[in-house]
Amino acid sequence: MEYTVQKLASLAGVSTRTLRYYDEIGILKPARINSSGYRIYGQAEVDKLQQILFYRELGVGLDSIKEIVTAPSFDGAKALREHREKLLEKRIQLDLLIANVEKTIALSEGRINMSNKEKFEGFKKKMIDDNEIKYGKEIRQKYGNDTVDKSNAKLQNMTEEQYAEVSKLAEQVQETLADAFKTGDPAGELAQKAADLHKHWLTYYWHEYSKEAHAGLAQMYVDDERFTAYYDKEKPGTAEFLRDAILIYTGMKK
Amino acid sequence: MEYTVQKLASLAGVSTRTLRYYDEIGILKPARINSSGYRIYGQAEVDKLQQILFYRELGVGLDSIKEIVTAPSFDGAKALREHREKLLEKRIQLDLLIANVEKTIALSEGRINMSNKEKFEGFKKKMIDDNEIKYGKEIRQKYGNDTVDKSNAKLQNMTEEQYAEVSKLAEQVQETLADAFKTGDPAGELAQKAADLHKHWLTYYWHEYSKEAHAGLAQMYVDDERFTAYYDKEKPGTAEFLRDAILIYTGMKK
DNA sequence: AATTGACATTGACGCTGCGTTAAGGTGTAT
DNA sequence: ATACACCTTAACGCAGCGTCAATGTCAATT
Repeated sequence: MEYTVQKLASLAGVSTRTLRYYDEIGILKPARINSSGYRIYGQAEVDKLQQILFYRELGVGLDSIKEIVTAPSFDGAKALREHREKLLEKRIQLDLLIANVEKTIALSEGRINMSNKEKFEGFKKKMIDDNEIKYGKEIRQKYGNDTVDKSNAKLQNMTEEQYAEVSKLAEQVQETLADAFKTGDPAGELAQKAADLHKHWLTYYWHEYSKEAHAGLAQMYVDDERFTAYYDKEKPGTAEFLRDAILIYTGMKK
Repeated sequence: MEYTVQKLASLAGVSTRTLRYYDEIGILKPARINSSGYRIYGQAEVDKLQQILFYRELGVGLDSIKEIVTAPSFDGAKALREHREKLLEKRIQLDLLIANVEKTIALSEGRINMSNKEKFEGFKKKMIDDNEIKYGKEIRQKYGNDTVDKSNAKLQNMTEEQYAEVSKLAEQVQETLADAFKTGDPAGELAQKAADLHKHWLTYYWHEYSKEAHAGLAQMYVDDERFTAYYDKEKPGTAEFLRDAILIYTGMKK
């Protein structure tokens, strides 16, 4: 049996364009070209195409497929195992994504009367929270995976009410910090109150509190531009001020 | 606070190229352009970028994000719900993929001494099996979901030994069918034996056998090019012959 | 013999979300 | 004056084809 492009295409359930493309990239060349320049495929090409489509359905890239089908000695099983690893990782990512989307949906449904502005404020806050979590990744080296894992678990389980509380706390930190900044004294009463509020805010994310970690985070606020910009957006120098207040609060600096 | 591209980029953790691209597609335009043509962003743009990145992390496409962030009245929650549906479907697909890959790995590991040719023969057979399953999808309308679901479950649980058996059975069907075709008599002994073997082969895929379904599948072999081509590849007319034999075997035609 | 309609061919652009040169202007410190 | 960091636009490249466009071929009908 011999097939023209369209015959083979309809047989295999692909488009003729796909066959031309496979010819182009050298993954499946026709058995011969007839006098009019038509591509003519034979049984061997049908079989090969079936292999190709098989791997394609598994999500293997065409370049990898090429290696598999053009070199019969190639270790297909090994390629598949590697491919499986990729798929599993992809699934974990996907699950995280879904969880985040659902959390967001739940949040937005719970406060149906929120203005758009408030909504976006919420999102913005969440971004900052995410940054805190990212920081968590960097703290893993210092304080171990356990701390961070528990932090994330805690965040996952946060209810809507708790979310409102933590948002409020964050605002209080900002306000108190702004007032304290005016005094210019990181050891002063207001600054220490800000540091204390910041600690309470932190406990929403961290499973257990330690002075060292708190002080480390404070230093991070100064070292990492992303945080510096966030705290400095009203008054430059605020991040540094907060760090000093926290260092004093935690007794790392007197 | 005002930001140039790089300031904003490092603040938000994206590349300057990304910012220029967002400007280009109109998703995030700078607050103003200075006398030298530099892009200058303000606080409002920082906030907007944070929204954009938030949605981006959720895997939402930039065009959808554009609708969300440029039209503040847009129903973001609805968009998210739709997005969630897509993600869930994606996950189902991914799970199917993983299952298939693992099945294939198990198969190839079980028969380490298989030549490559045999291996690929196995894959080819599997393709046909897949087609049977696809056909199953079409049969759902006729015989209900239950039949097909059980069929798939059965296939999932097929052991390596069973796989070998079913492969052997498929070969026997082919051989007997080829011999029977020579006699030209679909009611003859050989043709009826082929139909019987075909029935046994089928029971590996279908949870319960019915004459009607068997006859329906036989008709499908003639109606669907993919199957026709498979059975006709040696001798054209074989698919039709098999259908007739099965119709007689099942008593749907005398 | 000419027309029609279904098939075939080779280009070549488009899609997503940027990464990555390339070629050049600007700002600031030395 | 020179160096060096930072800015600009323009353009190609990536995967895997979909989708025209312009043109040639085959078989059947007029």
